[in-house]
Amino acid sequence: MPVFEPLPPHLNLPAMEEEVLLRWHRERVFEQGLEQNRGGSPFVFYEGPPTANGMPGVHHILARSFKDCFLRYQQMQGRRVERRGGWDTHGLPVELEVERSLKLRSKQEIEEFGVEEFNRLCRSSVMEYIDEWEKLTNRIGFWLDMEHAYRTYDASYIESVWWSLKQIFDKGWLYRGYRVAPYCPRCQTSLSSHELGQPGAYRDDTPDPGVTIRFRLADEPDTSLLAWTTTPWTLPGNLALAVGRDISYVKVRQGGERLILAKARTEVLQGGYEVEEELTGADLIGLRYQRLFPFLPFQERGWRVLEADFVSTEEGTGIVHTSAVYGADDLRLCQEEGLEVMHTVGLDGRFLPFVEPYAGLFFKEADPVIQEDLRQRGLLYRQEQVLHTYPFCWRCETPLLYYALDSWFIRTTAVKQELLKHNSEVRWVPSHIRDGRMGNWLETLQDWNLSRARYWGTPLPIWVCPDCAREQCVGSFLELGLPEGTDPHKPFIDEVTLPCSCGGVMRRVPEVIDCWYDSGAMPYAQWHYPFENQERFRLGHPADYISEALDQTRGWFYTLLAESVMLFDQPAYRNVVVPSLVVDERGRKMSKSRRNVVDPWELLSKTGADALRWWFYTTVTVGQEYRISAQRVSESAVRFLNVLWNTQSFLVTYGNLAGWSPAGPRKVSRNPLDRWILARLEMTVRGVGAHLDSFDAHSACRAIEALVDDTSTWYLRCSRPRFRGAPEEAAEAFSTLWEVLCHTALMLAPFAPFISEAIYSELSQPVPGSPNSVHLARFPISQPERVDDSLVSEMEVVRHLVEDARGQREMRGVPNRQPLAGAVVVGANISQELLSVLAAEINVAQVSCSSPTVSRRPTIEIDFELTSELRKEGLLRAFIRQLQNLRKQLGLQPGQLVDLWVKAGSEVANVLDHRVDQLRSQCFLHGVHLVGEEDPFPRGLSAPREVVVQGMRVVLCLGPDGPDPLGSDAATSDGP
RNA sequence: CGGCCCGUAGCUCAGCUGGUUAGAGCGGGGCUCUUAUAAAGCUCAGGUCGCGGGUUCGAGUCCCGCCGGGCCGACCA
Repeated sequence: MPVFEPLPPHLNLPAMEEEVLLRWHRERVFEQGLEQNRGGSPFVFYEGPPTANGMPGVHHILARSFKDCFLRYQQMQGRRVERRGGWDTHGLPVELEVERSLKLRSKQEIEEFGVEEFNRLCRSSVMEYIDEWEKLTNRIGFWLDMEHAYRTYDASYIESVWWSLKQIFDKGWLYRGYRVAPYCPRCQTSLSSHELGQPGAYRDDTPDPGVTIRFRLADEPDTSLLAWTTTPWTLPGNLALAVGRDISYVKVRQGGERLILAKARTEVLQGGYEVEEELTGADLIGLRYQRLFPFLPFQERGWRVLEADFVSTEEGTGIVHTSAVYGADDLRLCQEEGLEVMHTVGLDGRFLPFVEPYAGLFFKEADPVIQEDLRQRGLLYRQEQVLHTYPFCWRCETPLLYYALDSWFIRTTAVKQELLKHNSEVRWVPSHIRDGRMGNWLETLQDWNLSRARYWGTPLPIWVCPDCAREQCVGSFLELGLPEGTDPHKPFIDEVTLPCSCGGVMRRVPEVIDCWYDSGAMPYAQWHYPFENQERFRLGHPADYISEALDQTRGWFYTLLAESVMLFDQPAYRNVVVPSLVVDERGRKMSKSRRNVVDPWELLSKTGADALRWWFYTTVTVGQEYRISAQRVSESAVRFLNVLWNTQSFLVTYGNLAGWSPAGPRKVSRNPLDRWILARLEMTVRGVGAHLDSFDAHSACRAIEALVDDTSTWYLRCSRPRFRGAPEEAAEAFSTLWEVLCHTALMLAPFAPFISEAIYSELSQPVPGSPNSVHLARFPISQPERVDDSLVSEMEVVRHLVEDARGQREMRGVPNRQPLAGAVVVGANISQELLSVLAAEINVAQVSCSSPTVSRRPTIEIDFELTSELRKEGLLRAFIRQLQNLRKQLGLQPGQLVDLWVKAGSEVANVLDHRVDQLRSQCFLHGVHLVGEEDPFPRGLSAPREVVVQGMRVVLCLGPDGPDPLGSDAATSDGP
């Protein structure tokens, strides 16, 4: 029985992986690993919860690949690595899916449908694709405990979130404010700035009208102030105009009228004009003008020119139309002026009834109507179309408007310095994100718009007394006296009242909270902290490691940090790896409409998970885009995984043939090739460990690639004769190769969990006491005795010299198989043992070093003179090559003995006759028969093959006609 | 407008704290080696390392400016 199980001739990665998966499942390897390290020091990982109401894509595999490799590595270092999964379950995305399936169009319709049932459907739909997620997670080898996953809709989770909000409330950081925020009129809720940071929220080249309007001066109707806007629908709400005090303005005459605008913006004037007067902003401040529309109630201080610091002359006219409630600057300015502000557009995005001509019109639809109206009244000075960036709702794609309304905010600006400080303690990979994208975001931080006027979410736990307006933030279910098992969601929670100290009845505010707050709460809420698991949380915070794609900078990375800083004055994570985005082959974003979305299952079935993972780790440095295609992924697999597998296949095939087993005693080899590859192995072990310690998967994988390349293309190539040499010598070579492959598999385990498992399990299986999975083994430790820097650098020189020699042979037209007498190395001092490696590789009998002078670029001088002995030697090599080629073509296996019949001229025959023993052993021949030129070949042989050896014609025939024909089917079947 | 990343051979990308004649893979031409390899190796077709300055004995590598691509913010009245 062979020591190693023979391998299939060609590697089928997906099939191999499926087998490994079955074994892991059968033997509960994941659970064993956790069990085994129970006593180890924890390495804390947080899983960023995905929303499982959509199919997972390749970009999810990217993030999961990076999560997995460092966790596997740490586990192999003996750390206790718990990997609790989690699901993000609340929020607009979920509601939207349900609304679509129910064909509901507005909040009103949802309320008519019934919030209780609506939320029940949200709860069930959010787990719709959970199977897909679990299947994919499993298939790519990402080990995650999904059985005990946390869910943000669990009552215990919500209670922890309430607790945290109360902490924040008590510190005075949770407040209600009348603020302008991006607002979705379809979802009828405002959005936070990090929601606007979601991909696709801002769209370039959105067409909008750009209109320049005449505002006639109250006391001088022939003179108009010109103001520009891209939102005509805000004009009925105009309350003021704003100018900059130090900006230069001009009054120009054009036809019968006078126009006032910034001096720097006269380019907007149409037709000829004459400057009548130069003014400054200060001259304009306080001027009254005729209002455009009569809808807003009159107020004494309204419709005047105000001073503002935000006016620029980049575009428009240098005079800014101000509508109070549809711009952040506008609102601030009007409130400072003590103006009464009022909406002209309702929460549904439609004009309110008192704005009579437009009542009921959707704000965007009113744009052309209003323009027409103004045109007819002679107030529209200029009309054009502008293309600019405009925000849309990140889920329902409705154009947003900036809208002032009451919202609840978290005063994140109060802890800005702490956020910056704790962020600076985090190791970001790539490092530039820390001070770049993330740092920059924190510098320009706004207060967090927390409340959402929606249904499916964590209810905002604030109760208000209608009588005395007292606000109370509730931090636990106990405070409400909720019975065990009560669903804390809407609508039930809205029924719960609290007695106020003034005697009134407090009711909860109607809002739920931003679901991003939920996910940021996972470090404590997943454990129902502080109600339970206090110790567990304390030991598990901050996380040692998290990883998500780049789009989470302002998402989860931020909410984790913000909550952790506000609640615990700590960062939430110590190390964060941020892979960039996956794009298509041509560098474009993937989108359904473009039909360039790569299907993860299709990819996995073609190339397998290891290939995809490996490609993610190696193709670019983390932080660069991943331009993916099936072809690119499989190229990387062929280049690396296949070569590795072939090396493994070599060991298995020849090890079995030689009857070698790793179970026996292994002694330290003195052979230079063995010492060299072990030194390279040691270098790699050190390098890979160091890279992984600093969360650099890319460099770690590149180092492994280099080792595998050296093993296959140099170590194995040069060592080939030794594997077939004397048993003692072969054992050394097998031992070394075995050692290198085992360690390679161990280093590879975090990255390519399947192939490393296949290789390691097979190789270690004959050795009693080996772990039964590579993932239960320890990561290789450094073995300093293997270091040999001078050998490694000397080998480097030797390899260059070999290249040099091959180049020279090529130029001279002397094939490498022609043995030559000698060569001399110039400019390098090569040890005797490596000189023999060199000699063998370039096929010369002897190599020496000419002088001890060491030059930067050593060369080799070859003696190209051919003696008759060398010629004969070359002839034999050429003959053997043709013979082996024939064997391969006939499908004969190495080791399979056959007889050889040859027709050849006297020169060839003579050489064969003298070297028949070498021929027989090297080519697995039983007998060698020379056949006369005119004689026939015996029957039952392979078809005669005519070949040319050094210009001479030779006919070969192989057959089983020896006394002991071993398994010669292949040969006979081809016979005449 | 601001921040960050990228711009290296036909294509995809490496090039650490500045140091010899700038690398790999794929594709193409030529050759070689070989029963582990639907392989591999060598070699050729010669990349002003986006452009322009500067620091330095020395810069793809550091600094400044510009151009181009991408991402993210701000503005978008």
